[in-house]
Amino acid sequence: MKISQKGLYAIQALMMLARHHQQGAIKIRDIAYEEVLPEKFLELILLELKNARVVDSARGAKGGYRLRRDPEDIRLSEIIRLIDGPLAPFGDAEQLRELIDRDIAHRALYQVFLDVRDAAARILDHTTLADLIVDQSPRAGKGGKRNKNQKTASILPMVVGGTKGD
Amino acid sequence: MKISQKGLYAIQALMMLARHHQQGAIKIRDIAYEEVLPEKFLELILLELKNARVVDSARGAKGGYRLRRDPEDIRLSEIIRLIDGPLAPFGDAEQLRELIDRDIAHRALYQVFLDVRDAAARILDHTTLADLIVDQSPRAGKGGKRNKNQKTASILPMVVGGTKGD
DNA sequence: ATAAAGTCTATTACTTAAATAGACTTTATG
DNA sequence: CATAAAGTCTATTTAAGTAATAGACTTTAT
Repeated sequence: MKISQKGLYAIQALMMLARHHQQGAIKIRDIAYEEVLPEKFLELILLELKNARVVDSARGAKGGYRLRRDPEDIRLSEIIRLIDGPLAPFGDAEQLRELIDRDIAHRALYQVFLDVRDAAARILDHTTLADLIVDQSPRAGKGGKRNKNQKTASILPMVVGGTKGD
Repeated sequence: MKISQKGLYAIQALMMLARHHQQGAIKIRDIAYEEVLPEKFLELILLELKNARVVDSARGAKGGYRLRRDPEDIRLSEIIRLIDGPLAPFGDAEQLRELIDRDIAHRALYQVFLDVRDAAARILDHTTLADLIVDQSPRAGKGGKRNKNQKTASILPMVVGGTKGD
């Protein structure tokens, strides 16, 4: 699975909508401005998210976009699959299972690919927009208030991270 | 991280060389035949693997390719990085760490990306060519002989695998 | 009526992926 | 020492994917 610029933009746009979830319709222009995204490109992305029923739109003056579901009900895996396709590093999970069944010589390899996709799926299925957003209001961070239901971002001791470049 | 056809071909070619590791130089043609790979394309891939010092070649009659190291010393992560780049789903690990440090608004998102790359790295760093190859000799599978040092392929109960398509 | 917004279709420029082709170089060996 | 067998190198092609940009069209609040 590779996340494209477009995929990143989609996630950023949805994070912005999640932050402003109480505030009714948000204009494309405002999303583009706040997240620093190319407006015309963002337009197409939002249309795609709309067709996938992740967001809703209102046309005309006072129009704009909003999330169709609460932030805690929109998973990162869903967005990534939508924009960038399967989570597997090669093919998709179904194909891989098929190959594991039929291609004896390469079975072990495809099983590793499937393990990688399962590991990614576990993480991305369990992460929602609500887990990602931080309060960006002016006096944020001063009080002890924590984001409701937010899993404190993992911050692993980078056990494997001995690898420098990647 | 996305594994391309080329990346898959590279891994397959190296698996073939691992299977024939005792047998001296192996011709491109034989690799291509046994693994069913486009010969001319494979040629370029092997050249790349050679420049990266993963394989060695001999020119002229009786020439061919061989692994430069034992199969248990060639990790899947190394091959994939070489052919398809960083394991991270976006950018590379170093970039992600930088972004986690500097981009407060998107810190949690980039941390998730880094978690995904770490999960992939853990799996791919621990899998070597020796783990992937199966004995393909005529009477293979009849005796109780197991592949020396082979981690029995994981075969997870696909906990997350509720997801059908991918 | 008008301005503000989303919608739709097309086009562009660029890059990458996946090969294919052919001439060139090296080496074993009869 | 000629020759055939092999790897090496450079170029080209074709197709697809990526990241936009442009502009006309439609809907809606006021």
